[in-house]
Amino acid sequence: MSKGRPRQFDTDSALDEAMLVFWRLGYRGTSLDDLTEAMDINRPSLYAAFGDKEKLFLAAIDRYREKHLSDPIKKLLAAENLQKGLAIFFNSMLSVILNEDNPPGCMIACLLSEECCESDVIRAKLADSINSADAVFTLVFKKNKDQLSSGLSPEAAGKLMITTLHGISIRARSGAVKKELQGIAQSFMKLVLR
Amino acid sequence: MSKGRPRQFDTDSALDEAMLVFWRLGYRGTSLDDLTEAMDINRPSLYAAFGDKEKLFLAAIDRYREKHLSDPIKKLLAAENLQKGLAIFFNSMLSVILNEDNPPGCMIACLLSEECCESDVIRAKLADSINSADAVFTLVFKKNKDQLSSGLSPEAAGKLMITTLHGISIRARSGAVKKELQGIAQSFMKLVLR
DNA sequence: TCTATTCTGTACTGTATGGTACAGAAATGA
DNA sequence: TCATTTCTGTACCATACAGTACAGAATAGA
Repeated sequence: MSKGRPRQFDTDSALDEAMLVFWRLGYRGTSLDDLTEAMDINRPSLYAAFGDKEKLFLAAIDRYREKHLSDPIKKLLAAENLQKGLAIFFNSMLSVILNEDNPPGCMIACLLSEECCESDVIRAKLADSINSADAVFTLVFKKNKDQLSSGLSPEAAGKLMITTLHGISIRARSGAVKKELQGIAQSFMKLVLR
Repeated sequence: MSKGRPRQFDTDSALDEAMLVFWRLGYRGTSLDDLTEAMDINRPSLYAAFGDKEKLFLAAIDRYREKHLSDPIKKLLAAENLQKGLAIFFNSMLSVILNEDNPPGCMIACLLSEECCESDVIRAKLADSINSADAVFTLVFKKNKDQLSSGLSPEAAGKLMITTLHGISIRARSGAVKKELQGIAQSFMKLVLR
């Protein structure tokens, strides 16, 4: 164990709490009091462990991607065909988006429209997230081109897929229930699959 | 002319300026200093003319709908067929969303994900906007059911249309250029039209 | 001109904001 | 036991926030 008084909180679970607050309130909408209360630590501890509000925010985004996005993507890539892959992906994303323990909507999608006028670092971070999401689906549609609706390139289908997901996320944010969002996802799948 | 000192600013153009600020920064993100500076009036004048920040915000949303949404919808309804109607609608919405004089994205879509945790009045106002948008497109697809891709009800197509528009709006917010957004709109039209 | 009315500009209220100084608490190694 | 190091809690800083009191300016009607 390193010298000095040991940290009396778990950094990872504190980061989880911070992620939830930013997810619910956005970057600007979250105050340090919101954070310290949720994380159950005081300000100097927060600053010592995470730097400042912006660094904590960036870490929270990474945490979100690793905790809530990587699993649906893995399932998507492991599915035996495109139809099943998309269904599983939408299903697990809807679980994230509508889980009562989480704020509604996809954190990335929410923050994208909220924080576009914030610092360049934050905008770049969010743009990076959207680009890598596009890339994942372009790849998936490229691998399953025969199952794709005719007249659509894998790139176009990938972008449309992510666009639909973002739209679903906004609708969740406005209070839509699971059945409505499932319906939208199914409509999209009907159209995009051959 | 009514008794007393006349107002030394134009209420409508002041509201236009307020709309632009809320569009760019959201409700919570906008300060009264932001507003009074953009509207070029001082606080007591703002409060006398518009009530308070929340009332001004609700008025700004109405202003947005009437100034930027009613025209694309009129063009959509007047088009001779679904294909042309959708193309004209997307085109005029993209002009709004990407106009350099405006903040990026659709104001309603942006605010929906930003202000979901704000007051009930605001959430209700935004939910109302999304519902009436759904209704317009359900009607359009109902009237042109023969041109709709098979296997999709007018309601489902309407919801998917608005969902796609919201997704496009988020992408605009993150800095996407016109060509990319046009491509997404075209992909959607390819799929949704018979 | 005088009074009633309405708007404007300044200057203020109390509260919340992001960030930090500093003293003391809890661990380590000698 | 004692010095060193690291973390914690309180109390603070300057600034920004939404909203308002109040005095004075500009109009209408008499």
